[in-house]
Amino acid sequence: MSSDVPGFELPLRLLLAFRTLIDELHAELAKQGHPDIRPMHGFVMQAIGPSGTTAVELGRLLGVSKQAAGKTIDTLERIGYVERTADPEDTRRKIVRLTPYGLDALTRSAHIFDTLRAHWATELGEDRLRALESDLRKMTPANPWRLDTPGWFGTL
Amino acid sequence: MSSDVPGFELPLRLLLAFRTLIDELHAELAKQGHPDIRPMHGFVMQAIGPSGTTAVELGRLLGVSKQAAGKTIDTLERIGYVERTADPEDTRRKIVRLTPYGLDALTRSAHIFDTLRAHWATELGEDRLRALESDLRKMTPANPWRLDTPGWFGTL
DNA sequence: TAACATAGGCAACCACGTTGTCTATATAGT
DNA sequence: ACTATATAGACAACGTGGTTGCCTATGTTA
Repeated sequence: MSSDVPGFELPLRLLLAFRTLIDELHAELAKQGHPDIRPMHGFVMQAIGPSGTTAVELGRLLGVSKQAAGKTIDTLERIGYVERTADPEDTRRKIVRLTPYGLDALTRSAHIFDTLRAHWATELGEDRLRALESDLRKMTPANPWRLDTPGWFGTL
Repeated sequence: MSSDVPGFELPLRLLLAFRTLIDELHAELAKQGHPDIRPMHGFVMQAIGPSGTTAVELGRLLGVSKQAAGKTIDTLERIGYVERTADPEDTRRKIVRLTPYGLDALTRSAHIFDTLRAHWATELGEDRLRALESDLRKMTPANPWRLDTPGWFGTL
């Protein structure tokens, strides 16, 4: 404990940094034709992926109930980011797929994140940024997926 | 853009690191007699502070409506972390104060955060950790307060 | 073929946010 | 001093996203 840095600053800065990046992402997404998308939607669409999923699968992946996943899919469907299609091999299932519009949001997000990272690299230096990422990797679970992000902050 | 690191990893790791710390905090708080406290409550109680506030003031500080602040105070009051007392100088106002139990949660939180930071220091080295904190400080707004954290994830 | 498991959807509920409105009390202006 | 305005707190109605419980339809297995 030979440090004079209070421990609460670290989580605060981590959250603030995350927020900053996400806010910048969505400001830019809004400019690029995606004004209605919300942070959670990005996570969910990432989880859906280009090949699609089902509500149950999505719920498992995100760590929420299938009903919650279903509701989120409802919302994304309403604003045109995903669509439900029948599964010919199992008529119970409905495959949730990204629409071209949804896919566009995803590819733009990836590009914007790259740009934001590049901005950090010019501010901090590529080596410092790599060190930062490496340190965070060391202190967080190996597999980033199965981060049951949606609702985590709300429910707890 | 001479990096092979995809940009989306950075925000993901930041969030994951935050989550990890908060989860560890609350696991430890639960062991120390605070099983019902939730992440948001910690932020709110931190904002209330040892000297107390009012609902309006708290709402302004947290960036939410006074009604939302009032509801949160209701919850914290119900589980015994704060109490409302009359303000003798302005009978409209009700001062929200931390109870001894609430104050206990706050001091324990501070101590646990210090311990968690010390753990990071042994894993990464104090110098690397300081560099990480410094870099995050550089990339985030100067004043950590007025992070309107509660509900940010939910509403967006 | 009967029994069980699974997918999706519906209802009721909870937590937390919003806006609008109402009452009570301060405070400022004439 | 009295009226007008501003502020604090509470209440209601609503939106969103989470939960659990239950129901129906369809696969799967004994």
